[in-house]
Amino acid sequence: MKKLIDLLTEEMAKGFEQAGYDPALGKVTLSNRPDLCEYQCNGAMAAAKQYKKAPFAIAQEVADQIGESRLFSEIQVVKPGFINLKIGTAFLADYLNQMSREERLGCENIGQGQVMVIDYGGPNVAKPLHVGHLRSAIIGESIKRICRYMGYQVIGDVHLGDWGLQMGLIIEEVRERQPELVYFDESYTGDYPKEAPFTISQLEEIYPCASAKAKEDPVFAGKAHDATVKLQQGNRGYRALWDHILHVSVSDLKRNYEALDVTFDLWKKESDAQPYIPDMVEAMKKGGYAYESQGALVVDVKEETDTKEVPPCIILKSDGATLYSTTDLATLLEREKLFHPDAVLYVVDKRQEMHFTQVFRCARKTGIVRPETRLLFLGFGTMNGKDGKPFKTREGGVMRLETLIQDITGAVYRKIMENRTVEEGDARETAKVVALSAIKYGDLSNQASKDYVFDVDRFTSFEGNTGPYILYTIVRIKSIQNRYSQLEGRREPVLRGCESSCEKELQMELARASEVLEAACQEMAPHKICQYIYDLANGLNKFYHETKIIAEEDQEKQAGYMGLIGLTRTVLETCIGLLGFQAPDRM
RNA sequence: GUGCUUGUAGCUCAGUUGGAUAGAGCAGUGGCCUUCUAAGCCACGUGUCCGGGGUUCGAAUCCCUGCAGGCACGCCA
Repeated sequence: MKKLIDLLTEEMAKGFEQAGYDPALGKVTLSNRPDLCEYQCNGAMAAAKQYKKAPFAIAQEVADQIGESRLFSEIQVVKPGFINLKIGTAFLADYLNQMSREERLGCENIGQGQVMVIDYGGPNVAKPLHVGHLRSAIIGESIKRICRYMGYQVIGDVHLGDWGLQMGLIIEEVRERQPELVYFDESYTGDYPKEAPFTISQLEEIYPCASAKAKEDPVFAGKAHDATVKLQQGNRGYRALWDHILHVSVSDLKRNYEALDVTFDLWKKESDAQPYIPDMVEAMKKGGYAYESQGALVVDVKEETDTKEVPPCIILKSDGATLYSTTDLATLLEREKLFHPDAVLYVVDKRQEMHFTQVFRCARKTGIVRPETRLLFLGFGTMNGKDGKPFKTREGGVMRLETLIQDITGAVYRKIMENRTVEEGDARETAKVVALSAIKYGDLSNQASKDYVFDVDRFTSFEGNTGPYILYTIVRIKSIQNRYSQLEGRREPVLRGCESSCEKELQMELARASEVLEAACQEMAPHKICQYIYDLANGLNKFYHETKIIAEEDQEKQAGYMGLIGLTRTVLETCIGLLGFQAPDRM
């Protein structure tokens, strides 16, 4: 289904063409002067230069050519050469009715037949999720849902960090605490216990402890390094211990992500890519891409158009060990083999941009990915506190994600209880849903690439442009629909031509849905959806306030209203679904 | 030092890809609940769009330049 703005543009383009001008001049945009018109076309002013003619005259000719049109209720030519347009009410209603019957609210199937891998989340094993992980999870989840909605076959991969020095540190620390464990007995050949020798909370305490110790004590650091190497070489006992660490961690991570309503299709980890490394390195050497420089094995990734120095991509350190870039390349290799993706998207802190340009270029140069595979990087900014510095707890420590969610959920719960008489059990559930909307909307309404301020007070106050405001709007609609369903002699809701101005505004807002969603997908910009549903919610609330729906006596009119708010609900719910949260029935 | 990026109302942020008088929210003031949820609606005020040049009918938006902040710049992830 064509976008409304395109239909209007085509109509204007026809006018330009018939008047003897370039049809490309017919581009229609939403009016920036709602007091004057609803849509506008500024092509006549661009044409003035091209055709050396007064813009006003051109605009007049075009308007005359179009004359009476079903699409427009009014075409007005103004001062320098603006063509001001008002949309026909019947046409608008027809468009919306068709849209409500369409799949995807009339969006094009822009991802059809394409496979996309999205790499987001990126937690590390044995470390609790903290606020730094929040953005990747929230933004990645939203992009995943948006792309999937648009027809892409999307594979979301959490890409766990499970292979670095951190593992050696933990193993060594466990040894110091419980040296008697069988995992450290080199001569042991039997099966290892099924139960892990630690809980998740112990694990979370072990890592920072070991990390601090390694900084102070070079002997311990050396042992941890050795343990890492042994693990990577396949030492049985270490491998078994590592399995425990992994399992304990992953089940905890799953619980946390579930609370965020973030789900991954794949729980791949760095270690999964390791088997691909030897052959990959060999191929790079053979292909003449990799060479030795300052003791390390590197691949040049400079390009002539570079305005800055792009250092070579390091494949092996001078001690022969692999590193982050090696694993990332091997992961791409694995993805290519398993999924043959058309696009691979990384939702990662923007500070890693240089790393990924190196990896992308190296992957392309060495043929790890096909030339047509799109490698995309969506870098997000830092989540700051009110002071503009990276978000911390009051004590200055790292804020755990769980704590943050709990705090906000608690604040929401209190708000629900003080406001309305909702049963306590329901209030608990509702609080979770509303709090999630506050957190996610608060994040996603900012441009991903920019740093943003996470202000707990603001996010829990729920006034104005917030997730809860959107939910509240949906709840209002649900409430009316409930009432309507109990009315006698009600009719099938069908949206009708608008009569009041606030009704028309709401309808025009609805008609933008596909345009906004497609743009959000193509630009990977969830904040555009936020902005849109905020406008849409405003439109609905205005309409709500001025129109008494249940009390309306004209039943046909009433059914028209029901059709209108029903479609509004569909659009709002679709959009918040794409952002990654849902609306409760009451709040 | 080099490169990237950001700079818009007191605060937090949009700005339809060059259009008319730059917009929202919060904060402030004043109205609106016997009628579909007041987490709402309505009204009022706020700007050297960081500074300076340029491009053109027209610039917050494009180009140059200066200032300020953030970030990245070979064996961490």
